[in-house]
Amino acid sequence: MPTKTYHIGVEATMEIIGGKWKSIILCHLRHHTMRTGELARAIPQISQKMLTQQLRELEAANIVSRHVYKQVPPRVDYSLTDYGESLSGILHELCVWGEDNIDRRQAAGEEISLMSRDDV
Amino acid sequence: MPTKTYHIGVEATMEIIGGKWKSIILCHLRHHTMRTGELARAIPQISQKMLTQQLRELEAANIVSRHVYKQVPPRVDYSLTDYGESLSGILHELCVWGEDNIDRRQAAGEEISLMSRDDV
DNA sequence: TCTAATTATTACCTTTTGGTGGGTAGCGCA
DNA sequence: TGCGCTACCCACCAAAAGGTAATAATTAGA
Repeated sequence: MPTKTYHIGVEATMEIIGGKWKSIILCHLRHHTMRTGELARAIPQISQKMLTQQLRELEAANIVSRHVYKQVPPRVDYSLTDYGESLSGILHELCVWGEDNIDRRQAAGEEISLMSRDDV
Repeated sequence: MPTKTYHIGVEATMEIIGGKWKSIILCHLRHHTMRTGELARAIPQISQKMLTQQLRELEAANIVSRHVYKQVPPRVDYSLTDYGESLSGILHELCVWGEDNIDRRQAAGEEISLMSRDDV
C-alpha cells in the first residue's frame, strides 16, 4: 500500500469533518445522542442516503458510534465517541463563527436567514 | 431574489472554508502574506487554476485581500483581512487536531505521513 | 529577436458528490 | 391479509468540484 502523505494537519481534519453534511451532523450530535429519524428531522435538507452514508464514514473514523437496539420497528441511535468529543470545541466555534458571518451578511443587506442557533 | 436559508451556523462557515483547498490556503496565509508562487510551492498538489479560483472566492467573502504590484513580471500577494484573522484560532485548532489524528492513525499502523506541522 | 519570469484565463475532460425512487426486513395490529 | 413502523440498501442519474494543458501579457536582458 502506497503511503498516504499529508502536507499540513488541516488536510486530515477536513477529510474527516469536511463535505456538505458531516460537520452539520456532528454539531447536532454534540448536544445529545440522536436516533436516525431525529437527525433526519433536524437536518431537513438531507436525504436518507446521505445521512446513513455520512454516518458510516464518521463511524469508520471513530468519531461517532452506532447503537442498534433489537426491536421492531428498528431503533438505532448515534452519539459522539470519546474521540469525537475532542472535536466538540472546534464544532462549537465553527457554529458561532458562522452565526456571526450570517449576521454580518444580513447587516450588509444579503437576503439570508438562519433557522436556529447553536446554543438551543 | 429568494432568501437563502441556513439551518445552523456551521453551514455558513463551511461554505466559506470548506472544499479541498480553502482551509489549506488559509492555514498558510495565517502566518504571513504570501505571493501566488509561494502559495503554489507551499501546496505542491494544487493546480494553478484551483489556486486562483479559490483565492478569488476567499476574496469575495472578504477573508483574504489581494495586492497587485505594478511590475513586470507581475507580483501579486495575498493576506488575511482583519475579518479573515477572526478565523485564525479555528484554523490553528483544525491543524492541531489533524496532526493529532495523523499521529493516532500512525500509531494504529496506518501507512500515512505528515510533511510539516503547523508551528513551523 | 528570443527567452525567462510570474500570474492568470480558458476550454475540455474526469472524478466525486449528491439526489431520486424504488425495494426489504420483520413484528404488531385492524 | 395487508398495512404501518423504522432504518437502510441499491441502481441509476444529475450536478458540482477538481484536474490538465495550452495560451496571454509584458518587460528585462542575452
